[in-house]
Amino acid sequence: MVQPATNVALSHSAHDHDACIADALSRADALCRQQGLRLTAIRRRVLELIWANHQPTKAYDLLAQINAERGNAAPPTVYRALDFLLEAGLIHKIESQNAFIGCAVDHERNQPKFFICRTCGRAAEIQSSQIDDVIASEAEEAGFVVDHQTIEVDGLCAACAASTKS
Amino acid sequence: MVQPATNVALSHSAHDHDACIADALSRADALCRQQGLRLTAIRRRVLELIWANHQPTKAYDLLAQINAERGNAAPPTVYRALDFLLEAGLIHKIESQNAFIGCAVDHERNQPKFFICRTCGRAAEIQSSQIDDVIASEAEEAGFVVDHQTIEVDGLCAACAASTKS
DNA sequence: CGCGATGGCGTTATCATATAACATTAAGGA
DNA sequence: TCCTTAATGTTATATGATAACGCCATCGCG
Ligand SMILES: [Zn+2]
Ligand SMILES: [Zn+2]
Ligand SMILES: [Zn+2]
Ligand SMILES: [Zn+2]
Repeated sequence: MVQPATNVALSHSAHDHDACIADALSRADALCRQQGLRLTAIRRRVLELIWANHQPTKAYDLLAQINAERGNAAPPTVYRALDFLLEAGLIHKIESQNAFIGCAVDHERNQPKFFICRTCGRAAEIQSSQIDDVIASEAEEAGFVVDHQTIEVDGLCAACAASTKS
Repeated sequence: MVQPATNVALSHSAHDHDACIADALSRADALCRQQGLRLTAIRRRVLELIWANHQPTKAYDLLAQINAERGNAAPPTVYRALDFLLEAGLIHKIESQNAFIGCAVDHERNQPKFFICRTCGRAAEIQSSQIDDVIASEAEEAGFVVDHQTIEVDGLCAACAASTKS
C-alpha cells in the first residue's frame, strides 16, 4: 500500500529510498503493461532518475545525469521521455519551476496539486478532493468546463518551519 | 466600480475596452503614487500593452510591440518592467503559459487564481476566497505555511463551450 | 548650486528551456 | 520475411530569461 504522498515527500526523516524508487518503477511497469504502453529503457531510466532525486527535477539535469552514464544524448531524448511519462500520468510538471516530479497518487477523483517547500525544495503531491470540489463548484457557477488544473502552493513545510522558528 | 473580473475577462461580448485600459492605468497610477513607486514611461507602456492585449501576453511579444514603436529595446528592458509590475501586484504571471496578465483584483484576503479558456485564450482572474480557505485548511492540517499560490484552471469558457456543443 | 548616492535604463553576451525536422533503427504483425 | 509503425539519434533552431557593466537622470543634502 502506498502511504499518503504528503507525509513521505515532505518528511525530512529518513525512509527506505531504494524501496521507494523500486515501488514507483514497479507501479509504472504494471500500469504500462496494463495499458499497452512501452516503458522503454530510456523512459524507465528517466523515471528512475526523477524518483531518485525525490524533488522536482529539471529536464537538463536529467539530461546531464543520463549523459554521465551513457554518452551524449541530446535534449529531445529527455523531452520525449518526459512527454511519454506525463502522458501516462507517471510524472507531473511543476509549472512554477519547469521541473518534473513522480506521481504516486490515484487521480480517479482528483487532480494533481502540490505543496512545495521553498527552503528544502521538496514537493508533496496532496490527494484531498476538497480543493477539486470547490474549484468544480466555482467553475460550475461560471459555466466554465474544467479540463486541467495547475495547483502549486509554495511555502514552508512543517520541518523547515520548525527549524526556522527563532 | 470594477465588475467582477471573471465576467468581463471571459465574456465574448464587447465592452468599452479603451475605458478598461484607462481604468487599469489610473488604478496603477494611484497605487504607485500611494506606495512611492515610480511608474516610469516604459513600465506604464508595458502595463498598457498587457491590458490592451487583454489576454496572457508573452514577454517577447511585448518586446516586439515596444520595438514596433520605439526602436530596438532588448529583453532586459521588458523583463525589468515585468518584474516591477509583478512586484507591485499590477500583473500576474501565468506559469503554465509563461505569460503575463493584468490584475484588477483586490488581494487583501485572497490569492490570484485563474480560469483559462484553451479555445479563445482568455484568462479570468477569479476572486472567490473559498479556494483559499480550503487550501489554508489543508495546509494547516499538514503544518505547511503558505506563502504563494499558483492556481490555473484550464478548460472551456461558457461562450466557447456553448459554441462547441455538437 | 554642486556633489554624491541611488535607481532606472541601454547594451552585449550568455544561459536556460523546449521543439522542429529529418535520418536511422528497433519492434511487432501479416 | 517484409512491411508498417513507433522509438530514437542528430542537427539545428526557437523561445524564455538573466548576468554584467556602464551611462545618465533624479533626488537628498551640504
Ligand atoms: Zn499525481
Ligand atoms: Zn522543507
Ligand atoms: Zn490579481
Ligand atoms: Zn473561450
